[in-house]
Amino acid sequence: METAKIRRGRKFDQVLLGARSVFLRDGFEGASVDDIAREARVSKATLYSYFPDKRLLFMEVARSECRRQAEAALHLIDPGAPAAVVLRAAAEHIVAFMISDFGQRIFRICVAEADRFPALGAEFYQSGPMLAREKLGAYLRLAAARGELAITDFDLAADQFAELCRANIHAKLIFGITPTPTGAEIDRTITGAVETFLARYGTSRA
Amino acid sequence: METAKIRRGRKFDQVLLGARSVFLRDGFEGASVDDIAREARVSKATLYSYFPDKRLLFMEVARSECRRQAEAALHLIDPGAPAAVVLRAAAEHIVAFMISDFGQRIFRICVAEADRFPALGAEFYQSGPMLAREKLGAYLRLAAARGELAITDFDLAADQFAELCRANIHAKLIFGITPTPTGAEIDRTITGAVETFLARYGTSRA
DNA sequence: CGCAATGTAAACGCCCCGGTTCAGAAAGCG
DNA sequence: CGCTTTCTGAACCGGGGCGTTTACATTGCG
Repeated sequence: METAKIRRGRKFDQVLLGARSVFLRDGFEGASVDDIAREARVSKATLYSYFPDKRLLFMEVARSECRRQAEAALHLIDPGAPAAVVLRAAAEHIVAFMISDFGQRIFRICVAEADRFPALGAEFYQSGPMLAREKLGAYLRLAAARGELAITDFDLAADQFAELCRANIHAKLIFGITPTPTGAEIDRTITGAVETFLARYGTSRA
Repeated sequence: METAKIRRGRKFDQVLLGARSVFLRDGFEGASVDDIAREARVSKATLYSYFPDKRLLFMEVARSECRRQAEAALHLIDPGAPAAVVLRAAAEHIVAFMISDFGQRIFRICVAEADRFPALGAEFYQSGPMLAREKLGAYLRLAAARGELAITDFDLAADQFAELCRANIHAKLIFGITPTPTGAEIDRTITGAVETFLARYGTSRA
């Protein structure tokens, strides 16, 4: 089921690259195929010789972006480190992605098109929030076994932490209230998330 | 600055109603003016005699929806009640809006169009998340003065609570992973949010 | 070199959409 | 009733977008 119905050719990657940048800039409806072809320095005929239509091209871009993102977030947790350290590192990673231009754009597009492209929403969720929850959940289980944390519902705990990392930042950003938050604001959010999480789930021997 | 440049007429409300339903169903780009006119049982000429263009019609719909929402959420907090009670009530309200069909649609549209319509993002944020934060923050200050809570950063605390209410629900919903969550899932999230919040900010005399 | 595969440029057909126009119907009001 | 305001329906315009085609250039490989 990988890339059925998609012919490859010399300039395949060019097309994907160009499509990536235009879709991210303009969204699915907003992007025009002519724009993509121009951006990719490729003729429209070539583009259509690879992809049968705009939707499939879009899905292919989204898929590859989700994979990229998933792989990047894979080597981040040191299972032996204390919770306060791991949580802070995780929070920094989450926030960094969240406030990045790319993170915002992909989020916007996925939210907007999730109903027209059910597969897109699923792919993004699995390679983003869900993956994060699993990785963090695995660590939480270790730390709990160690007696460092006291958790019964690991899935909920991991999700709560991820949500706490968005406090005071994400909504303002996504609705265009403020530009990129300052380092101080970020630190305030991250510190607050870690403290609140540990207040709930930490044991004395942190 | 209310409704400048907008003529009224006999069927003004019809148009607004029809526009509301079509925009909510199809988004801004997806909605066609012909569709709206048909839905509103009004000729396109009439529609254009009220609103100079599609954008202004859209903004007017969004504005009125935001106002509606803001007013609905106004009479909810009993300042004298204990934190556990007030928090649970607030959480229930937040979750109810979040999982409602209307809440999801308006969220999707605002996220998608916030960069093309800066005013829309602002309006939604102010009459939604920001209003909630202010109302909840006001209560938190009271409860803290009473000694029931121990908070230094009230804005952050209020935001954290709102975010906690989304754990395990919002992402799955917005990306189309699950349909409406069950009552049990909702309760799990709400209970978890209240408990975590109180673990961090509650004093012994809760 | 010669030949097949691959890519190009531009035009074309088709459809949909936002917005305008106009002759005429309907509604409201004295 | 008669007059004005409001509404109608359908045609129309200009523009843009998706996807196709065609006649031609380039690449690459045996």
